[in-house]
Amino acid sequence: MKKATLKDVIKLAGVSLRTGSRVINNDPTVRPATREKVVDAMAKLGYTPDVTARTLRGAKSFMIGVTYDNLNAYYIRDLLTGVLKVCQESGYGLQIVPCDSGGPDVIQKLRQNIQYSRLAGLVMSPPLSEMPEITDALLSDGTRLALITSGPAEDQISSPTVFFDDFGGAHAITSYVISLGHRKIGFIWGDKSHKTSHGRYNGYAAALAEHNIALDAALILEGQYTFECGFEKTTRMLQANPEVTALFASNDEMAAGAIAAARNLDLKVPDDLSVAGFEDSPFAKQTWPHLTTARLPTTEIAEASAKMLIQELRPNSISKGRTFKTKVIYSQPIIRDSTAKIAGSALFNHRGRCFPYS
Amino acid sequence: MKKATLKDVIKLAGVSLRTGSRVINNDPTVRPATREKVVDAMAKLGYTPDVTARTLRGAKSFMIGVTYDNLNAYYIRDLLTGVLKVCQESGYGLQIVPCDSGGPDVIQKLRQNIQYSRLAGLVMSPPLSEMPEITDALLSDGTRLALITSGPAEDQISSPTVFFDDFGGAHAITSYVISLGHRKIGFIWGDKSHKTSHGRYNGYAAALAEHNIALDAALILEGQYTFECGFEKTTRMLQANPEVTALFASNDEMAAGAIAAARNLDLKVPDDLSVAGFEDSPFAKQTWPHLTTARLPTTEIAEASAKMLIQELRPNSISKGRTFKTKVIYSQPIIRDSTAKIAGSALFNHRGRCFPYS
DNA sequence: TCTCAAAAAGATAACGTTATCTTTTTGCTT
DNA sequence: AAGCAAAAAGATAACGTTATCTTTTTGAGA
Repeated sequence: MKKATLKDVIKLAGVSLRTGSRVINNDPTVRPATREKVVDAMAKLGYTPDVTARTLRGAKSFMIGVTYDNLNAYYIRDLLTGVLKVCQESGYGLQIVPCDSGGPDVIQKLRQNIQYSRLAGLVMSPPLSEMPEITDALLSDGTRLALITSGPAEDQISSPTVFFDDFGGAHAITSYVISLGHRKIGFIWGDKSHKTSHGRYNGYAAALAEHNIALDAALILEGQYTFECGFEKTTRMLQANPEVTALFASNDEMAAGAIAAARNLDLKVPDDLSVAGFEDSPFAKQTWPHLTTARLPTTEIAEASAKMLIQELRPNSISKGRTFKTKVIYSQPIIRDSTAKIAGSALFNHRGRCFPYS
Repeated sequence: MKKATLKDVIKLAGVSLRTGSRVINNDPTVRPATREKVVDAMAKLGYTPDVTARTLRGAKSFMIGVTYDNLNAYYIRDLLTGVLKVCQESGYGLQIVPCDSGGPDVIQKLRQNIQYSRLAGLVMSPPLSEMPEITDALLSDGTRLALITSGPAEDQISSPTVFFDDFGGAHAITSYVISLGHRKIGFIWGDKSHKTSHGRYNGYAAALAEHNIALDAALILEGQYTFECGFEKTTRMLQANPEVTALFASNDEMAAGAIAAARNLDLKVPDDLSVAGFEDSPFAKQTWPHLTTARLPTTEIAEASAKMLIQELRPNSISKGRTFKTKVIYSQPIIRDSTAKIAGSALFNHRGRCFPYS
């Protein structure tokens, strides 16, 4: 049986095409009695409006896109889960817009994809959301965006934005580690080209400063957000700086690598070395002991941004020079067993094995 | 500047609308000289055909969907990567079709999503691809599918299919472990409701049978494809069956859990216990030692299936009662350090600590 | 009951392509 | 050079909606 169209519906309901359209679009000028006739006919025929036709003729579109340029599988999964949930609730389709943020003509390709599929808007995650040359180009085409980016919240924003609190989370975790008695606390950077990494570093540095602990360049290594990097940098740091008693890795994956490295050097976590991560990704529960970390609720962040985007898409929200919605998602510290009170004094630390090893 | 349409192009090229359309669709009846005029005009105006209009009027659609109902983040990532690559190459858009295979009206929802966005076809991964009630329903609507499913290849298939070789991989890995001298080899099932899990179990069982090793029900535990499950089941198995010297977990995530469990019980991997996984996912390199496993190239599988789908979409490929393309992707064993020759005899195994521990 | 503005509903064109059908052009044969 | 089939190109309607503009209906006030 062929799919029912609006024409079939109006014939059955005995109204005009335009009125049928009004019902679809919840136009308040339709009288309840008329609306009911149409709705009944729709139900009887199993009618669903055709998005393609609506998009072609109308000013609106019913599909949004999501871009990511991030290899973190858990991040991608949670991002998609959150955005997808909102799309389902609000009747939008979700298209994946591939993007290589370092590629030669990112902007051109994004533009093409957006125009090609008539995407109404785009949810953009870091690092793309942090590249003004890209966001500005898309905005000037009239594409609506919702950005996900590392805080702190800024005043000058071009689009509705969800900020997540790298600084606060890193500060809380570092403070906690300090409270356990640690003073020699190593830090491993995530990718320095991501804004996120700087927030995390700044939180670490601020917490140290508040406790009058000097930054020690030897304990701060640059890196990437990968397990392998966490393993490698931790190995290097522990070999060069045996006085380190705690380590803050910029994400859980690196922290998992750090734990593996510590074990490889015959150090016990947390007895000999406390390790903390960031994100509370599944990695945090796949290490032994489980990771102390700061939770970054990716799905929730994704949901919030998708909601903002769809809100932004409502016809009456078009206006120049206005301010945009923002939301800050805070990062909650989660204490697990990869961190512990420092063993013995700074002089008799784990390398001395004074206690409880004899 | 407003987007150029085909009308603008034909005006500039001095041809009819129909001819412009022919050029877009690579119609061979257009003379080279004419085609060139049109192509030049298109280039000059920066023209891109409007998919929405093409879809509305034409029989074709330019968007495919991908469904998954799988929580494995690496799997999702690799699946999307593969499908996305093919989509980019062939000018198709990619939409994510959410699906909860256990939900109340999966079929209804899938149908709705497909019709809603006029998807030309769908790449379906397990477990959805293995549910005939779902695939048949979609096929009877005229939706084209490409299936990804666990082998062995079958004759009676309803759609182009990529089979991956669970049996072969599991057989190879188990045989390898046997070749190392192990006889008491534990097995932890993945989700029994997935066809995949049975292939892996059958490979394990077949290899044991070939070496005249009897199946021991005590060494075979049911489970789920998760780290936590791998940890838990391994703990249980090792406590109840100290004679086990090797363990084959149904995927790498479980194997990683198994290694954690072994370490937790003060067993060294691979000296006291050999552990093998399946998939060669990133988990395999995030354990210490790295996992011996069987590689399942998800991205490659996804690419192959997306290619099949798009091939299937070509107008001339419509015909009833025909046979479909299939492809088998074999699983390649990868030997790393989580497996080793059995230490000592079966009597003096690790629990006796006869060697090299005294 | 009549008037008239506001509310409700209708008629029709339009979105940017492709499908169908028709006409013109091409180039081969005689 | 005429005839003719095949190839190439054109004219026009159609896809299923929404936008614009117009007409009809409603009901409050005089």
